[in-house]
Amino acid sequence: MKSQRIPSATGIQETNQGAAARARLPRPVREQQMLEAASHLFGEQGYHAVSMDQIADVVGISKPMLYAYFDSKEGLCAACLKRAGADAINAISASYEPGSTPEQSLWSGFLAFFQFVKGAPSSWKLIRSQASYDVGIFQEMVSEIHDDLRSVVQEIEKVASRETAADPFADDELRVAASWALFGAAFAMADRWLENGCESPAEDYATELMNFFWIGIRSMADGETWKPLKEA
Amino acid sequence: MKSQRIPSATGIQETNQGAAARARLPRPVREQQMLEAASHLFGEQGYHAVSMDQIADVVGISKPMLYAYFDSKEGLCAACLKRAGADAINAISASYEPGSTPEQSLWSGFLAFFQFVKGAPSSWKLIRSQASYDVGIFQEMVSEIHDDLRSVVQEIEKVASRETAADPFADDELRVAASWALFGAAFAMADRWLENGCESPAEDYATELMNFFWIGIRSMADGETWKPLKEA
Amino acid sequence: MKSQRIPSATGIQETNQGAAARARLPRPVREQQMLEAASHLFGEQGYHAVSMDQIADVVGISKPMLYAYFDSKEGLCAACLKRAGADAINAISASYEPGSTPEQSLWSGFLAFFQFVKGAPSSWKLIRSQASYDVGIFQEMVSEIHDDLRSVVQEIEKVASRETAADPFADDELRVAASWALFGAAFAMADRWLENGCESPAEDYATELMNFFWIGIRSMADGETWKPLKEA
Amino acid sequence: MKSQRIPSATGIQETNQGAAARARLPRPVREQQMLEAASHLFGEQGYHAVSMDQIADVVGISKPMLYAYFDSKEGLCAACLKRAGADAINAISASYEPGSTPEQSLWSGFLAFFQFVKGAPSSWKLIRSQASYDVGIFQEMVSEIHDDLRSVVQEIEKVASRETAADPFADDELRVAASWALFGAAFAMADRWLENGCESPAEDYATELMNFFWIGIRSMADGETWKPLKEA
DNA sequence: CATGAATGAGCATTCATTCAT
DNA sequence: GATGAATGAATGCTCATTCAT
Repeated sequence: MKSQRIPSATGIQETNQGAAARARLPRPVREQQMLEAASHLFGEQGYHAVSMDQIADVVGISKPMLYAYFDSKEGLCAACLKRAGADAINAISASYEPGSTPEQSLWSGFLAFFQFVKGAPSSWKLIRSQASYDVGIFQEMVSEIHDDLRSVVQEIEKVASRETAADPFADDELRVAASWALFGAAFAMADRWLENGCESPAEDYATELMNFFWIGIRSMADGETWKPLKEA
Repeated sequence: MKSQRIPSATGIQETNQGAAARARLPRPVREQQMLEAASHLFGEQGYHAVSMDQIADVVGISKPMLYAYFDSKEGLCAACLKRAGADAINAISASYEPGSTPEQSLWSGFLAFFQFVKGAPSSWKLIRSQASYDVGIFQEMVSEIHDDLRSVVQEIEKVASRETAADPFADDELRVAASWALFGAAFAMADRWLENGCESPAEDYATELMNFFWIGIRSMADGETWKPLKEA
Repeated sequence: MKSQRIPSATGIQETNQGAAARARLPRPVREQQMLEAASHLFGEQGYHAVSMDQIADVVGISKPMLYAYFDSKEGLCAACLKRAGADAINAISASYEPGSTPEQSLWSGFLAFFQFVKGAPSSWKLIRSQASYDVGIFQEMVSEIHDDLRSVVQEIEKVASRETAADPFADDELRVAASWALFGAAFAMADRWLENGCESPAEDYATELMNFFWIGIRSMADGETWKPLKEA
Repeated sequence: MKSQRIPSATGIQETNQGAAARARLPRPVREQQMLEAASHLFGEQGYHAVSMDQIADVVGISKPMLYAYFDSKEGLCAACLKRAGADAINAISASYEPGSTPEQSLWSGFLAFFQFVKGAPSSWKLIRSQASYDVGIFQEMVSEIHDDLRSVVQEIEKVASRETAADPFADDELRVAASWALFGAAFAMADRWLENGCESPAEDYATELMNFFWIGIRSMADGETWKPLKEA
């Protein structure tokens, strides 16, 4: 329970199993091993529940190595977040096909997002656990990941805003907030989906999101706007 | 920064400032003081960044009192969450007027929510920091607050589902997920709003949400449904 | 689990069950209640595992009362020991019949001892747990109980030494040690007996002790003495 | 009284006094140092009166080392007990000469026992303080040490039972109890001896025990048995 | 007489981090 | 390059003990 070797997605451990196994690995390989293990642990157990000892143990190296590669626990976690964020962005970006319509883009983006969540749940959990409204010791990391997330935001925002001919968003703050709404909705649904074991098809969830947002967006694009009700 | 006396919402400290010092306060009063201080700290700095010493210090009492009232740090935080959750639910519930239309209800609910966030930011931060996808040591507390939140969900879900004559939600899991989408969107916007200091009017944010959701919901109520695009 | 009322051997709780139950009891009665509860707890769980809160809880009074009657936890425990020791001594002393032979006295003493152990197991455990070779914080109490025990020792020692016409005990230290041997043997057997639930009859154990000691003592009384073997 | 460096039985501190300071000792050496110090403290002051701080202080290391080697205070004390028990057993076992008579064996066993007590008084005190009728938090440890002691028991039991041609011991429970009687007697005498500073020769005490037991045993071996007196 | 309220002081335990080899 | 050995600094929690009422 304390020293579970993870299956090593890199497949490197298997190649040099002979003598002196797991020694003198080239830097980038080691780094990936560490990130892999740390991401998994951080994602599944949360930052505070994971100790550097544990991570070193799982990677199969000594603690000072972790400090040699990343400067601190915080640094290591930040690197994990960065990687996870990049993975998420890549997964979603890759789904956009050059000439496709915004509707198609939004749909494929949602789909790619849900598939990413299902495919790399601990990465997603890691992102969620830190990127949410977290305060204190993490503010730097949060802002960092927010930067990452913001680029995801912009990806979709581009799609979304392209359609809003009659722009109901008064200013930039609100426009950004709007894309966060989209994200918040998608994230919250993904959280529930994960909680339920990702058994329902990703398509169902993505479809539901489209039902909420695309229909709304299209109507807005048609010039429809909701105005506050007057108090009776 | 380490020993800031909180302003004492009870107003009692002010009355017996003469005698003062080791005041012998009745149980419920002390309890509120503790919850007040702890909620604030937990909300602003996060569970792990706050120590029991710190909390006791802020309340102006000794640590053992905290343990006498709440059994553990976890217990104290759970109580804070419970209170914050109840406050949020009350704030929103209170906004619903008996005979009003769903549209009015949704609007006033959103408005009440944003006002609550602005009025009790640290309570909201507390809820967010724990009720988000948090893993490990907090799962019990999270489920507790989720129960509270779920009643908020249902409030709106009732509104939402009442309108969806042609129900696009395949099953219950999706229906629940749908309400989480609503929540996720609202929460994410609230987070951004807070980050920006809550300077824009709450109405703007609520309006934006209505633009997204109500228009979509109304269209759905009109029988419109989005169907997955066929792959070319 | 935290607040088990003990059955109150005194039967006093039952008498004033009406209003203001358990208040204004005469001092000696309260004292007995406290000793009863504390002895039980100390005996079953050990000094350090029992807290003053627990004791007060079981007695059904507030902690300051305990301090009013006994000055400290140590004082309370010392009083418990004293009482338990006195009980043991009384039980054994009462078994001696005036004109009986030493053999009869020894036999009835052993028997009475085992019966006491079975009848008041937690008293016995209390005595044992503190009167053994305990160090540190307890030295004063230990010496106190040793004084009590010593009088038990002397009771039997009188019997034992009366018979040893040809005295094999060089000096007083050894003579005292001899009686401790007798005690140690009886105590150790009692411990095992208790561990086994006191199911075998007390007579069997007492008989066994007589087999060991009385036969030896009688032989010694007949002048037989064991002398160290010469090294080959 | 709080930070007395122990004399270092390993003799290592003396050799590298130059380099000294934060010495980087190999694991087994440190382990022995820790056991040495802890045994001493636990033995002299009792488990509860000793803090991990104190132990670390005496060893001259930091607390976390204690936890790195032994998992907890309980673990450390258990290890001390184990060692002390093994020492005692070894000391006694070593005294038995292969072809010797039971009488010689018993005698040399007693002698070895008393010498062990005198030679390693704190080890003995440690054993006594925990292996006696101790309740509560220690039950596991006690049973562990009892296992160790039981092998000592069996050593002597063999001697004892070998001689009892006409077996006065009804069943196994009583036979085991008999050996505990022997132990109890020896232990009690050792306790008194220690209390008096171990000034009298060990031979005197061992002789006294032989006087009690061997004469009794031999008589029993001759078929003599004590039977309960009939009540007049 | 009796107690609820309150605390000072200590203790086991953990963990990120760093030398010396 | 890699590590075993080591630690400073907290942190959650408990408990005997005492006021003020």
